[in-house]
Amino acid sequence: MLSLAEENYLKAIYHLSEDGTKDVQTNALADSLSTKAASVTDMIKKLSAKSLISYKKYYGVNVTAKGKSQALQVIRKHRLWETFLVQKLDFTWDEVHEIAEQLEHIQSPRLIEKLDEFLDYPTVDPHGDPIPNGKGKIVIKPQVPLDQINEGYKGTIVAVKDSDSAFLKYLEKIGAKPGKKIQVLSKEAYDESMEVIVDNQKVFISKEVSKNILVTE
Amino acid sequence: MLSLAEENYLKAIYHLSEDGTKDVQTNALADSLSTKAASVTDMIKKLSAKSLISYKKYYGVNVTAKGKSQALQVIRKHRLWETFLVQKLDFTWDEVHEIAEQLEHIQSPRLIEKLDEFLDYPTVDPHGDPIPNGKGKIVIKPQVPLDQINEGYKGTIVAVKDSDSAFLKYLEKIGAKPGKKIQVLSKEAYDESMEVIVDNQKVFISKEVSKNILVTE
DNA sequence: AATATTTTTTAGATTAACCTAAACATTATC
DNA sequence: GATAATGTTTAGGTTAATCTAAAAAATATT
Repeated sequence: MLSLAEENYLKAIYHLSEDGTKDVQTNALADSLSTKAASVTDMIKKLSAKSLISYKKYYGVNVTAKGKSQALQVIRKHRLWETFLVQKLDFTWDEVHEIAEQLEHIQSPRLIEKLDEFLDYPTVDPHGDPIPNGKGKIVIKPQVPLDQINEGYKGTIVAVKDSDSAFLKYLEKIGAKPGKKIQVLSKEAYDESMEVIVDNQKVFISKEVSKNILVTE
Repeated sequence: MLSLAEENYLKAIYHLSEDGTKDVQTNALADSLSTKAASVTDMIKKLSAKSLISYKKYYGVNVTAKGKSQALQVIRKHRLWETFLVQKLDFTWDEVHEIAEQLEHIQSPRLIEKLDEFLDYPTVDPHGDPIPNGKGKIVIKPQVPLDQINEGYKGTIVAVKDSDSAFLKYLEKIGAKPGKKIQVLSKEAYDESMEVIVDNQKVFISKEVSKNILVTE
């Protein structure tokens, strides 16, 4: 079983490597984990000895298949807990990260199964990030910006481009969260504004908004 | 902020001292925490330096007011999480302890407030043990064995004497859990058996059973 | 290509939480 | 009340995860 520090390193490596596609530098890891380069070197030797990462001196690290699978389990737990905090305990999106950073290290496979069931097997977290399944597989649904969708569409909000906090508040107000069902009733050819049903309520949204909402195909 | 080990020591001292009423020996603590007496001595010096416990060499330790309050916060979290696991995630009574041992160390006052609200402010955990409130106060409701109750009574199950697993299974079957409402419809003078409504269902229970169910006055 | 800069590693310390073995206190027994 | 038995503390050591400072390797600059 991995220690808390090992889990955090593995997760950071996985994220910084952009899902395992490129090698991660020692300094980048040190920054990301708010620690020093020397500490990173120590730990990557340890993870390398456990075959969780591949490491070539002076040339950075990356996760092995084994390490990736472990990282994805931690990410799965993190995202399930975030979903729980927002959907069941009424936290807002921005409050949940730090609490989930702690909860993701709880060791109990049964707890995660039960939590998954309780949340009705969500595929994305409150930010729209995909939740890996129990086998560590990420099912990435094709995402289409809502402004490219036509009248008559029925689907689900998958993610939002959540850079601006005013935009997030607006989405919150109209109930447009990832996971929510959405229908396009009509689309105005002139300004590409739309009438949609989201969260069981009719709303008009401008193209400005619709292009930042990503939905299923 | 206390470390995980410090929290566990404090909790163990609080429990072994029977809520702070008697001093705790070094060896008793070592046994309870599955560690060695020498390690205990190290840690109690540390906790003593932080004024969380009072310690006199060779004569054991006990919690100070400050230490007791911290211990009760951990116990509060433990019992709220156990309640969550049983009520919301459908775990059984015997499965939750170890998971709650981990969850009790999550640091986030807001999380605990929200969890408390989500569970509708329970006063007892699934075992019937009282849940300290946010200020660390334990509201101990007067508990009366059900066999001493008369016809016409309406109240709530507070706790059960849960030594025997077959007994627990029986209680599970009839829905007689701490927190559940209970009514006494009739009592047979001959064998002191009762007809009660519990969990919205009529059941007959023997004195053997009723004396092991504790209810509010 | 030589030198400067940046990045990474190594060497050696530190801290928390644990350990074993030995020394020391307290309590029980004769 | 001396001695044996039990319980506790001290002394010194270990491990995981950090750190600083110095050495070494890779990369950038002139």
